[in-house]
This record gives sequence, structure tokens and C-alpha cells, in this order.
Amino acid sequence: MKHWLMKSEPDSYSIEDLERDGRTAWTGVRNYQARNLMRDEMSVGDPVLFYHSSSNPPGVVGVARVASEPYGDATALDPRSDYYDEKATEQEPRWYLVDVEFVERFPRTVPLAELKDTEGLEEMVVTQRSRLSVQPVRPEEFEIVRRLGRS
DNA sequence: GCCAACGTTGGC
DNA sequence: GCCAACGTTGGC
Repeated sequence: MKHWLMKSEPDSYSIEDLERDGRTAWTGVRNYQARNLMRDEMSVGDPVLFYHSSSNPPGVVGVARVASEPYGDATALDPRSDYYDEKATEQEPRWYLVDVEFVERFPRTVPLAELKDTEGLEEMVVTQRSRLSVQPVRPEEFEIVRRLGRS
């Protein structure tokens, strides 16, 4: 089982939205590295740190779980969608996603600044200025962050 | 709103 | 296939 961190801007989709919906399709990823991680590396049941970006403060706000096998992102086929991609087709979807389901909302946000200050997270991708919206997380890192969030 | 980091595009 | 120009992300 692999562990992940997925970023979302809370103005577009927040942990509260996920708690309400229970489950959502992670549409709109248009970065190849992030796509490849979802398409090739994720399995149903993988734990996910849910991260709010472009918020104040940015940070991890809860836990989710991969809830489907990867499949083509239909928003790439919709000309009215912000995520439309004219090179995507039904046969060659080009962009992939997984469904994600709600697991828990932390009683507090674990801010990015705190992650950067926490022993054991020095090499965590999100503390290394990475813009990747889907990132692998080491199991030890996942545990450290969850403990912080629950405290 | 600024701007650094960095991914993508396209000319050659 | 290189690399300059350009666009986007996202923290601050």
C-alpha cells in the first residue's frame, strides 16, 4: 500500500466538501507526473493526506482514501469544461483520475510551516517546494502528519 | 500582487 | 533533441 498527498484549493474543493459528498472524482489534474502517479501507482485503499493549497495557512487538513481504479478524466472531453483538452478522446483519454473518499477531518490544520519545522519531514515532497499536486508520501511521514493533525 | 520554481511548447 | 519563451502554481 502506498501513501499520498493530494492538493486542492479549498475555494474549488475543500475537505468539508469531501466530507459532505463522501466521495469525489479527482478531476482536472493536467500535469503528467501527477497523472502518471494516479494512473500507474495508485491502488484502491491507499491513504491520502488532503492538503489545502492557496489558503491561509496552507496545510494538511485531513485524510482521504483512494476509492477507485484509475479511469479517463471525462472533463477533458467536455468543451465547456475548464479542463477541456482537445487532444483527449474516448479511446485515448490522455488524462486519468481516481475517485477519492472521505476518511477524517483533522481537528486542526497542520500548516506547511509546521511540516517544514517537524523532525522527520525534512525530505517530504511538499516541504521541498514541489508544485506537484499529487505526491508520494512515505509511510513514516504519513504517520507523523496524522499524529500532528489529531493533536 | 509578486515572483521563484518549474513544467510545457515550439522553433530550429 | 536543445533550449528560449512562455504559462502556471502556489507560498508569501
